[in-house]
Amino acid sequence: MRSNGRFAVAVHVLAVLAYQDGDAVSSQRLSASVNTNPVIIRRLLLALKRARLVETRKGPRAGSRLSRSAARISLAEVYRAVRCAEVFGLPCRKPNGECPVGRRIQAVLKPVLASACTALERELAQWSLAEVVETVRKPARRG
Amino acid sequence: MRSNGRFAVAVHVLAVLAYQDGDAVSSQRLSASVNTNPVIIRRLLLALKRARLVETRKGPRAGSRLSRSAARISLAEVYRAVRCAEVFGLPCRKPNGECPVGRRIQAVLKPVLASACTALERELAQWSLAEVVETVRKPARRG
DNA sequence: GACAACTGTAACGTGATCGGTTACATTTGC
DNA sequence: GCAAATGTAACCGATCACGTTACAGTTGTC
Repeated sequence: MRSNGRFAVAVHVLAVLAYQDGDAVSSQRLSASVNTNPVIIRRLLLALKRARLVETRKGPRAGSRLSRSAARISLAEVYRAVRCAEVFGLPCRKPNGECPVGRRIQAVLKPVLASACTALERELAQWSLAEVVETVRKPARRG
Repeated sequence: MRSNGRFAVAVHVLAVLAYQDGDAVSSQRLSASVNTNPVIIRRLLLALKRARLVETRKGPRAGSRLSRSAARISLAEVYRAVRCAEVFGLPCRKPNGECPVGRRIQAVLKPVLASACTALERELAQWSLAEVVETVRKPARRG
């Protein structure tokens, strides 16, 4: 599995927006904080817009802002907004139906993988964006 | 994030070994059940061997078998054996240290991501290989 | 001891994906 | 009208996983 920084960047971007509390931030400034290209940020913002986490205005002095309070945005929502696929997938080729294990393994595995994904999101749901920003502001909280 | 069937294939392979209960199975036969190439299976078996989940003998009539009872192998162990990287990674480029958020976001995020990974493994730890094989044998258990 | 079966491993191709970059049409505040 | 910003397409390059072929080494069987 390729290690993926997409989720971390998404939280980073949202944290900057929360930090500015209401002021619109351009993709240019966001990309400067993340240290990447504005287009990368805009592509990410598209996903966050689709999930109704941010709003974007065009034109000069415009940019993006949170569409609701940071306290009401959980990291699970962020994760769902930007993940491209589930953590676990089934292999593309179907197993051999002649084999008693191959014939049934995927059906057996499916609920197991689903429960693992659910556990992951349940954990992320414990954290709000506001808590992240608060910890950024003053180190060493919530041990 | 690229959806990855490696974990599912690993469980599949181990399930076949558990199904044979003691008989050594060649990578040829395993690959026939998974419907892939023997070399893919052998590479996977290397990871499972490193994790002390299987043992392998060379020569004719040889192959691999479980190194302990299927009841004592949890899916969390399988996951740890074959994952290449953590579910979440940090982006390769470091954020901008001039930005108050960029300067601290990664340190704040790190324990959050770690707790999510832990939750994932804790869920997988609930399942043993023996339960998987049992469900393969007789459908519709453990609703 | 020869043979055949099997593993371990290297080498290489390939297709998919992702981050990055440039470019440009479009929107909009001033 | 102008300048600033987004939305989006096109393309490149690196990386990675899977697949395939090939071959040396190991070992049970005759």
